[in-house]
Amino acid sequence: MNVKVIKMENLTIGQIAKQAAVGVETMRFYERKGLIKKPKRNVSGYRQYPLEAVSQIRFIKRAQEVGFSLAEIKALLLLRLDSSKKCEDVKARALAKINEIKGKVKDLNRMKNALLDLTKACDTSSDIDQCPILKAFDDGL
Amino acid sequence: MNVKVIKMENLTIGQIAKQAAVGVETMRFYERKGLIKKPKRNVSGYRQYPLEAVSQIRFIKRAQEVGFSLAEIKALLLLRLDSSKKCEDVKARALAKINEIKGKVKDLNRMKNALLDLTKACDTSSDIDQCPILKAFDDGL
DNA sequence: CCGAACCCTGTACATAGATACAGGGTGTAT
DNA sequence: ATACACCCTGTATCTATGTACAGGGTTCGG
Repeated sequence: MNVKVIKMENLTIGQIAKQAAVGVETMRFYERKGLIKKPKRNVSGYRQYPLEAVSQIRFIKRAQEVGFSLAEIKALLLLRLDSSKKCEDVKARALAKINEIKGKVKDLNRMKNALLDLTKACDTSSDIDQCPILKAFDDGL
Repeated sequence: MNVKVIKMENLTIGQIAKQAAVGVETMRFYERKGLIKKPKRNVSGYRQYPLEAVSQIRFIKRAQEVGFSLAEIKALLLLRLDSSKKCEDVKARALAKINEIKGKVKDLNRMKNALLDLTKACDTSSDIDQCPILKAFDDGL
């Protein structure tokens, strides 16, 4: 019967983890954190996942790649479950994240430019107690 | 002999911390981490610092501001104590840090651009189950 | 039927950089 | 002399994102 074929979707944590390219510990960690639903268990207590679990893990990983934290990803997943929410709500979070990233880039560029200025002043053959970089840290930038 | 008179300011940890704008716990933390030398103690065990301790803490804070970790700062401080080292050695670390920062900026910009693309595709009034951003996380970017 | 390879829970460890007690002792101003 | 701010050590806690056991039970291949 077909029913049985469909039931092949009772995948173990290891099978899901492998497909999603994460460790089994990571899966259990996400479950504890509420990022993935608690799966049903077989008679001996093993977790049984449907195939969609792979996509759910991948969702998390992809959202992480663009800079969302697990807490933010959890919020996105909850948003999705609330049918009163609009795409707008997701977009707002994406825009906020873009601004956050811009701020980080600005900070990093400020640091980079400060370092560049210091290296320009640096005469490589000087003794270390004359080093303008270390002096700058002593005296204020 | 004047040598002795020079600077025997005996400042408490709280006085140094205040001048350097850090908490006393932070000072003790830096001491444990080997970033500042263990100060002498008075009869009742209180730490006694010379005034230079303020500059030493500020050095750490300024180096942090341009992106050095405490471990890296410790290495810089050790460099300085080794008279066989040249300014070149410091410069090399600064250049390496600049490259590290460039890499981070690149990553952040990649994330930002990915998010920008997603938000462009987003029709704010759509229902959440049509959201192209969430779909992208489902399907791969 | 045995051992390997899985699975379970619960807890500890790891990174970095602090910050916060708990439970004492000290220094000082009124 | 007492209140209060400061100091001490040692340990625990925090954030974030996992990773690594320890000490079991289960399933599968041969």
